[in-house]
Amino acid sequence: MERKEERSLNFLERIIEDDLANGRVPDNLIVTRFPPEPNGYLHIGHIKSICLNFGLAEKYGGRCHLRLDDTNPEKEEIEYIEAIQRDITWLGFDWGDHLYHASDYYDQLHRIAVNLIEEGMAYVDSLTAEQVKEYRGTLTTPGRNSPDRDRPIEENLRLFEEMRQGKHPEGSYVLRAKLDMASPNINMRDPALYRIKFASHPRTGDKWCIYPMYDFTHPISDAIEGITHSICTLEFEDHRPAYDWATSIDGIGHTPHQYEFARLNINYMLMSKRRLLNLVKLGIVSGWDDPRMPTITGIRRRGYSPESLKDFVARVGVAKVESVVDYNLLEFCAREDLNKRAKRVMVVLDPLKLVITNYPEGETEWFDAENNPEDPDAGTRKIPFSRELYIEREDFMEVPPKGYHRLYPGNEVRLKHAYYVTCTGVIKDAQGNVKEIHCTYDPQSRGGTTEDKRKVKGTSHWVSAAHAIEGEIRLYDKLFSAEYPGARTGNYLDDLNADSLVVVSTAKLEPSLKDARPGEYLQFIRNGYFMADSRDHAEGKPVFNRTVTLKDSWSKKAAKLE
RNA sequence: UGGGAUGUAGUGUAAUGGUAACACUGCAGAUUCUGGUUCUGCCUUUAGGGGUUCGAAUCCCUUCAUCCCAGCCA
Repeated sequence: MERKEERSLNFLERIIEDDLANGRVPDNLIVTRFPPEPNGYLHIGHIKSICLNFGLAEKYGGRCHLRLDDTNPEKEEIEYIEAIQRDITWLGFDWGDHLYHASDYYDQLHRIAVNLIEEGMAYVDSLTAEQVKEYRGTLTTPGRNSPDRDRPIEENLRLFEEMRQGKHPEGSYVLRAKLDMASPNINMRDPALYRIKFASHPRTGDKWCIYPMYDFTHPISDAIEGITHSICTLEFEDHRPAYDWATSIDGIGHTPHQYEFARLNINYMLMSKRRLLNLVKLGIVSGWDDPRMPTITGIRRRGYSPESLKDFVARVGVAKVESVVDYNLLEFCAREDLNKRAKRVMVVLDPLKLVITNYPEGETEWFDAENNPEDPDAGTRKIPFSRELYIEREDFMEVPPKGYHRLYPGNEVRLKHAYYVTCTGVIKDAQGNVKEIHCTYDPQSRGGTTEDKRKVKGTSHWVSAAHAIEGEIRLYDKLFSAEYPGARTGNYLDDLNADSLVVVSTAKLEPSLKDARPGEYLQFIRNGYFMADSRDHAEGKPVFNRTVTLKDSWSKKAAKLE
């Protein structure tokens, strides 16, 4: 008997399976949609929604539409529309022929609005924005009907047509649904359906000067596309009655249902397009694709794989409880994925010259180095070894603390893939800084092991001085140093991490790195995971971004010894 | 003295009337040609109070806490 390891269903899967089992889904075809507004770049929070919508459709053999919710021409741009598609494709999802825009439905939406007026279910209101607010009442007191609420149908029709023709200035009129001004739910107090905006739309240009509102557009767009399960975030829970109202308008003919889940929050990160846009505008980051940004494009440039991000989202799960996921989980997912796929390579970030005094001058040996101990199929590469090398400055200490098993006078360590060396001397400059260290090597340890199998506790990475190439290494860290940016002072800019980017220009890289290119996952042994920068990396001028550090249990221990 | 939602280890998420669990974090240790990986162990959980029941995280009552809503944004 086979034992199936069944992952428990999340609440959305449960709803869908129940709907399917009870014949509530037309043609048994699940149809979902991912409906971003093209007013900014997609960020990691959107990945959750993307994975949910595309993932659910995939799991139940349905389809998922990509619909750009472009009903506010003042904020939306073609640049964003294009970036959104690029990002979703990079994640590995495909909407096939089902790319839509809310603006595709402007004609239908307009017709439905006119019908509503004819049915006496919508009216043109001349109240100012200020007055509308006043008439709406408050959270605890009911609203009052607008004096225009009973405007004759003919007049409503005429005014709405004049609005469309551009005969009235912005703000002079608005089309409203006639629902219930006394509703305890503010969204039902005669919501606006159309407003006047003399703004050129990225897709429809100047065809329209009235634009439909979310509560009208979104549900009807869903209905038009035959969406069965319309999944959105918690803050739209209050809009569900409006959603249900719109989808039940005569002639709509299809009834999708809205379900809400908790959006993704991660500590030390900002997840709001508005605030991210602000970081870009203020020049705090280099752009939407700055590797410190939580945008998909930024994370990608940083060196994350789509697989690790999807895994992350899957581990986070879906529920209706608002939650804050630990940044550690993101890094864990990155490391787990990168450990399996990254090519190992040796780079010394902070070089310290090491001279092997008993090694012949002018000689070069080429060692075979495995590319990935986790993947035998990854093969090997050649690395040059010679008398003068660079090792990491922190891999040597003249006076080591307890537990330090790297290089110090008299101690023997392994140079990865090469030889054992023993420190025999320290050369200092006039100020007493260690300039260079001298070692002897054991020719018997060639390749990194000896026949006597004696233990060396430390293994250092190194680069041959004569063969090393130079490059710029960008060490990225969290953009914010506070778990909840802005919680302390009310201004998230007060919590920027001053060390979120450290540029290292002194690094010595093994020569094979001259062939590195963006998209290739790398591990700089003992330093972290890196990727060539997709913007600035060039032949002869390498630039690498640190995706994430390796787990480092030594520095923790060392800190405790203090 | 409005409406809508939600409360399970530090953080996420399971268990849907039958032994509270998985992952991450943290802490120990083993292994290791990366102080990485891998492996082992440990820590800590049903918001409070009542009730129903042989039995409650789960059902009922009640209290408390948190989040969202008063754009002509989405």
